[in-house]
Amino acid sequence: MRQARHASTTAQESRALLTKRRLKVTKARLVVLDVLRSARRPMSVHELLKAARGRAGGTVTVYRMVNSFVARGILRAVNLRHDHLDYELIGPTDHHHIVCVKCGLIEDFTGCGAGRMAAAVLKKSRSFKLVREHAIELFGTCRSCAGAEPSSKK
Amino acid sequence: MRQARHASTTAQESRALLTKRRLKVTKARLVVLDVLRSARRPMSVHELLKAARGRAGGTVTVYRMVNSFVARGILRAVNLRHDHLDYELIGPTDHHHIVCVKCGLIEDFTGCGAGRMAAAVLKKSRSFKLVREHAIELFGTCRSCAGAEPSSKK
DNA sequence: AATGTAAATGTAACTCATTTGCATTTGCTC
DNA sequence: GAGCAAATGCAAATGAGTTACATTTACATT
Ligand SMILES: [Mn+2]
Ligand SMILES: [Mn+2]
Ligand SMILES: [Zn+2]
Ligand SMILES: [Zn+2]
Repeated sequence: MRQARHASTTAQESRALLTKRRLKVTKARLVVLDVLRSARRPMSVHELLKAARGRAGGTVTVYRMVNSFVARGILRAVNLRHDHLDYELIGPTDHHHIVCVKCGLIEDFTGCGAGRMAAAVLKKSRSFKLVREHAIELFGTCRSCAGAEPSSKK
Repeated sequence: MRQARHASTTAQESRALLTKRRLKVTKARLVVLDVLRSARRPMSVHELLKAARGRAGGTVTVYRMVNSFVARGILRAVNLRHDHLDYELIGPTDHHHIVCVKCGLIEDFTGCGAGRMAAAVLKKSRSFKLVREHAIELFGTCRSCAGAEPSSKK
């Protein structure tokens, strides 16, 4: 809120993010956080490794990293029907994802109405007392992939 | 629609389910379908094997089974944040699941409002054209587990 | 700035879910 | 009942993710 968004502001944010949770600041961790920040989309461990070009440490290190980050609320794990989990930074704006099943394009969206949904479910359910989290993903086709379609007539 | 729901009605339904998709009717397949029908909840491959007590064939067979069933629209794979997929029969009533993160209790719910949600997302999105599917799961605590809680004050 | 300690890392080995190759059996069509 | 593709069983392979353990590093304390 004080300085302009120049230079290594994000590095400072990452430092803060880590120290706040009492995690040590290491080169590898800063790189992974930076990769995620600039990618602006959920990434798998292997995508992180590739994007970091060796600067993120080894495979095991990145696995340990994402696990501890998820445990401490820095990252969220999302299931986009790939055969693995993808990870993204938890930001101030909660959101979900819509995925193109043809090309893999991912877009965020907000306004899922989960509050209403949870309330309705709890009202009807005899067994459940509380909803803590929700997972919502949409799967469809993007404009370019829909164009290249055989023919979804009707 | 003609006979009452006695005896082996479900076996007939399973036979129909299979032959309609040009899948051969085997003992193992009938057993798996029956297990799922009576369990009324999503089950993992290993739960299926256990519940079937040897009558479902070997592990590999059940894996192949659920894969072909999912491919042909007999089963749906659901992700309940276990470390594997669970499978459930696709019925006439589309629904989602709410899971107790303490004890694993699973309950179905309907009325997720995904139609509205999809419409809203498509209206806002520049990239997406069509929504085909959606995954929604709620995670919370059931009454008995909420009771045994340390103290969720406030 | 040197030191101590717990946390983080690297390497290799391991676990566990799921898949694949191949030989054998079985359901179904004619 | 014969013939053939589909289904099965078994063993081996694959691949994601974890664990053990020795080594290094961050960082608090002096
Ligand atoms: Mn996102
Ligand atoms: Mn269900
Ligand atoms: Zn696309
Ligand atoms: Zn419970």
